[in-house]
Amino acid sequence: MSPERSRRRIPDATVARLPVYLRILTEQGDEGVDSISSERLAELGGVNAAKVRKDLSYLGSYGTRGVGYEVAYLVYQIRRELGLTHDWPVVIVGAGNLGQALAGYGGFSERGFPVAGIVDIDDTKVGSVLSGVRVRHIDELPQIVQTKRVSIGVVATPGGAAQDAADRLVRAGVTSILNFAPVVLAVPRAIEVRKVDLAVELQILSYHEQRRAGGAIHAVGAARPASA
Amino acid sequence: MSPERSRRRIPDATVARLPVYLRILTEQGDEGVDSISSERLAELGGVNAAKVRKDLSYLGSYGTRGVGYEVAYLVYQIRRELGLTHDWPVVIVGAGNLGQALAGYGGFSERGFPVAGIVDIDDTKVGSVLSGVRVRHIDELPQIVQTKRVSIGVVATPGGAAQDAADRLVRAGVTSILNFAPVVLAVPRAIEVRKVDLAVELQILSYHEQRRAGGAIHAVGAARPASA
DNA sequence: CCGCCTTTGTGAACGTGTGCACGAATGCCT
DNA sequence: AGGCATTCGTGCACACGTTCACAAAGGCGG
Repeated sequence: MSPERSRRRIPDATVARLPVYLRILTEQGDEGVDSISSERLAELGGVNAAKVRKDLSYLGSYGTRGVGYEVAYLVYQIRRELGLTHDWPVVIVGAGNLGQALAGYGGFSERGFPVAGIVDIDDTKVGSVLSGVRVRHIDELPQIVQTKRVSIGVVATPGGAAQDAADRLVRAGVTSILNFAPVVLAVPRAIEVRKVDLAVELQILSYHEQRRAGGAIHAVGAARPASA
Repeated sequence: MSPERSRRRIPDATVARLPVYLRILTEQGDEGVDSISSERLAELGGVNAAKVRKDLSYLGSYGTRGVGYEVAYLVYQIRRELGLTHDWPVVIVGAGNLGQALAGYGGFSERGFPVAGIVDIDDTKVGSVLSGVRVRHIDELPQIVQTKRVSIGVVATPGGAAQDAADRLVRAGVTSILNFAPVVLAVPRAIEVRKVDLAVELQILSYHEQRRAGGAIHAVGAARPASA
């Protein structure tokens, strides 16, 4: 009844955690769990219980003191807040190694992000079929985006082609981009971009490994052999 | 000459950006650029110039006032700090869609993370060859980790098998894990884990799309038909 | 050799995120 | 019905990250 229904802004950090809660809650629901405490949810999610409660409080107050949260209702609320009440078709640009894997990864459509199409600029790749989706030419991008009402694009090209891919996606009308290419994309302010860079992740791990080794140049694993 | 050479702790946020700077600097170096200002580096990296300077200051003061940073030297310093002075072989667990794509993704070895091995629990997958790497049985994991001195493991299994994969990696002696499975891994405190979850990324984009649409349940793209 | 211009390095203010601690609400048991 | 145990919701303090703004440091031209 409050004037703002889902208008309150949710902190980025919370938005990033909601999908994790959602997955856990869905699993728990499937296992027959009806109600769950913030403590238990925190344990399963690897976070602090107070954080869970604060995160969930942004959705409104859907918990019952002394009891916990009703799993099914919480699932419903999180899905609603994340906009998962309907599917979001995605289009993949780049039918190389990664693009193929993404198209074949069942988890996408399963979680509400069906692959509406996959395109490539290379004519020799066009026409082949990957897990039921035919590769089309990149020039058909606008048509795919229009007819399938796609608003999320996935850039799965080599770095050199990524900016062009992004430009084409934006021109075609896509408003969110998931970028797997190791490139910082330049896009209009209104476009939401998220980046997944495997090399960066590995290099962060490398930093910690190097640090663990005591910062010495060589001497791998010298300090402590093992710790059970 | 200070007592701590590379012992000072670098903030997580900075560590996460250093790989980006490193890539840009390497590219610039290849293009013949000798010197670069924080301003330019910030522009290419899509960040604030002051942030760049503060980030680089954690490495020590390697800039020249009035001029900028010497690209080659900065590359060297960042590589040293990230532990990229030598290769870090990785082992991939799971030879499914994703594992195959990762093994075939040249960017790994190219950036100093050669694939030392790929293993799977499924006998029917064992023995097949993916981009020059033969799939071996997961029971051989300890041997691979030992002989190839692997300290980074990649979990590319379905969610249900991920915890077992992580347990095996840890037992085999791996100390860092890159997890692609949609599961929160339970590992000893000393193990460094980073997670890449495609579904989470898409759901975050979904949140912003939903919000963009005005929070309305239906009425997709009703508010503003298009812009430019 | 001196002054000017550029760019770094960093102190300080601000904003965001985290975690504790506790009041408030609720169900259950007697 | 009343008290008690439990768990939520949140104010507050602290840590972390970002950005501004400016003094310090260096190169360069005259």
